[in-house]
Amino acid sequence: MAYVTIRDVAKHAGISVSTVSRALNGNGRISKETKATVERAVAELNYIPDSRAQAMRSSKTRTVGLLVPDIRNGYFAELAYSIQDALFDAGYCTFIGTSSESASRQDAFIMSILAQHIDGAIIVPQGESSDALKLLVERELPVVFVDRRVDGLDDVPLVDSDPLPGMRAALEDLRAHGFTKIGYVSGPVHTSPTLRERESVFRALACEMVGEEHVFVESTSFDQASCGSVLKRMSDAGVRALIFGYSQDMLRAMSLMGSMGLRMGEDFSMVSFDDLELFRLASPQVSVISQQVRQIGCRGARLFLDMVGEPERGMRAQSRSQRVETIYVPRGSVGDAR
Amino acid sequence: MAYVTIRDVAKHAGISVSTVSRALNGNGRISKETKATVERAVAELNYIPDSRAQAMRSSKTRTVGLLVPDIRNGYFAELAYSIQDALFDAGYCTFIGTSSESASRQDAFIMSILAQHIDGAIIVPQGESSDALKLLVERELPVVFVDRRVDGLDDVPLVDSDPLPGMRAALEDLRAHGFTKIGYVSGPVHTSPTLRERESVFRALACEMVGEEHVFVESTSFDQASCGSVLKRMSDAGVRALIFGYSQDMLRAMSLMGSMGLRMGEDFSMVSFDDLELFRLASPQVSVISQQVRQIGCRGARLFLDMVGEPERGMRAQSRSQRVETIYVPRGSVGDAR
DNA sequence: CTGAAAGCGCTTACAG
DNA sequence: CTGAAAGCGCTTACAG
Repeated sequence: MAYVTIRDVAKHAGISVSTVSRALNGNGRISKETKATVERAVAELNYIPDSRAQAMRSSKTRTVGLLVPDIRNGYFAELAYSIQDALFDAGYCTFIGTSSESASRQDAFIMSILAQHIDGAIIVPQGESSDALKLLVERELPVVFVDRRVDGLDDVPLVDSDPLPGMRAALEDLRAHGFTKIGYVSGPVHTSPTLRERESVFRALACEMVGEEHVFVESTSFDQASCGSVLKRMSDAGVRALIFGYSQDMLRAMSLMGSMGLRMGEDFSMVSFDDLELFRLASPQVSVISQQVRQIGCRGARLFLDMVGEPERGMRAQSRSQRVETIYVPRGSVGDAR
Repeated sequence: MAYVTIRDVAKHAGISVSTVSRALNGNGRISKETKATVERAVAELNYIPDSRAQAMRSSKTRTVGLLVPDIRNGYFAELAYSIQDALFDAGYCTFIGTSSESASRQDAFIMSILAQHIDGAIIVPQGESSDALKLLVERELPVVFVDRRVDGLDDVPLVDSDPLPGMRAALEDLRAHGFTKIGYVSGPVHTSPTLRERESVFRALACEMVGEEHVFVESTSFDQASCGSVLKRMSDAGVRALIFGYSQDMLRAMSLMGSMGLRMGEDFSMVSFDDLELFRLASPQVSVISQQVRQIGCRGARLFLDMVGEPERGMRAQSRSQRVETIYVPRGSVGDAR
């Protein structure tokens, strides 16, 4: 007898199932004594209503799917945490899934939460669109994208961050430290509109500030192997100040520099996107363009809850979408140009 | 029409609901043509069976609750990832919740997954036992504890790690580098049997190896404020080699040392439990006693699946429980004693 | 104020 | 081989 049902409670209390239900939900009037009897029975049996059965009538499961690319990535962990936390406080249970940055994995997760009859979903999409993602969006379920956009699915409300304010402040800081040549490592841009936007924001601002001939961009994926050669090319071009659009690349660069005996803030001045814990613990601490991930998570959750509350308010996706400003946090990884 | 039902499919195909069900589940015999018709209708309508309704009959939801103390902690993120991954491959959807190291939060999560009629749960318990935890365990649902034990709930099968092998290797390494006095920072032991066990394993081995008078243990919680004083007391006692039983403390210590200009492997030789990504990216890299977290996660998931498969095999919890060996990974944070 | 009945979406004996 | 009926655990009009 793993689960106690409402019938068990009714039997135990010696009254009908419908009366128990009403006593529990406060619908219609019931006598005080009956109510007390029911409550006693519930407590004695440790009855917990089956929310699936409840859902079957109300067509609300109070369940939401949350898909993130990789929970092991500190940034997504933080994002998932803040979203899940906000939803839990609003009475929602969250199915968390990981796409492992693969479309098939993402699709499998979406299909399985759809089968669970989620009330809606919050998705940090991996790269491209996919069959299940389209399916999900075409249903009339509330869906919110967080952190990343998907080309071709522009009707989905989106909460992400605006790279501009942080980027501008970072560039100004580098210039204030005397750097006139600036390099940018943009990560795997082909998989991500977000990374593409950062790169183009960088280009525009940097060209304006130091002139096009002093701006260097490496748009290739910065894997462990090519890491050294990117640093070398930058160095050969006389670039000593770098901004990383993709924090995973920054981590690889730090690790490589450590093993080569190079120091941040001396050999290279460096700024990275994403305020990872790691960056605060590094020595020197890493200057970052912070996405204010908790804010993004909270706003994403709030937007979702709004949509669940009033699904057909007729607002256009664009007007629901929100951008959270990036902010620049200067720390020790930027030193003076020599 | 957010969700398509089996009735919609039946209507679309012009046959009865029961036949559709049978065609889909392959029970009983159905004609090839009927089957084809059904499959076409399913595809055209993008029908996905409501797993809650299915569950209502089978009393299996293929849903499991996974509770971790804090998903933002890299160790638990990795653990959650490997568990969730293994369960997903076995066809289970996972509700992930965070106890935020608080009993009330843990209880709220347990109650809500119980309402979802999970088939069972995998729990990384925060500290002490609690009402909901007991309730969960008393039900006949399969429950597995991972990584941490709970005093008083000894009948729950447990997958955790055995600190001894890694601890011994770490101590031998420190001795090989010429250290004769060894310090140990044990973290918030009062909240965790795991931390207590590590401490006592350390004491036993260290006393044996260097003699009781050269063994120093700080069992107090190592918060940011007291961090400096612990390092100072160790230093005053002439201790230059430290083992951290609780990786969060190690992080704090690293951060503090960074700001004081002290170097790992020179001013202090240090070893920490848990093989965090951060420790591999630090410079020098941190020697660790690794818990082999992926192994723990996989074994935990497998054990759970075994229990779901054959719930009453009558095995005692003790015989189901498993320990994964810790291993010592020497890196640059241990240098020669001067 | 309380109980019997219908129905949410499914599956599975039970007739045909 | 196919359909009508009952039932999983709940809630909510509908009678009394």
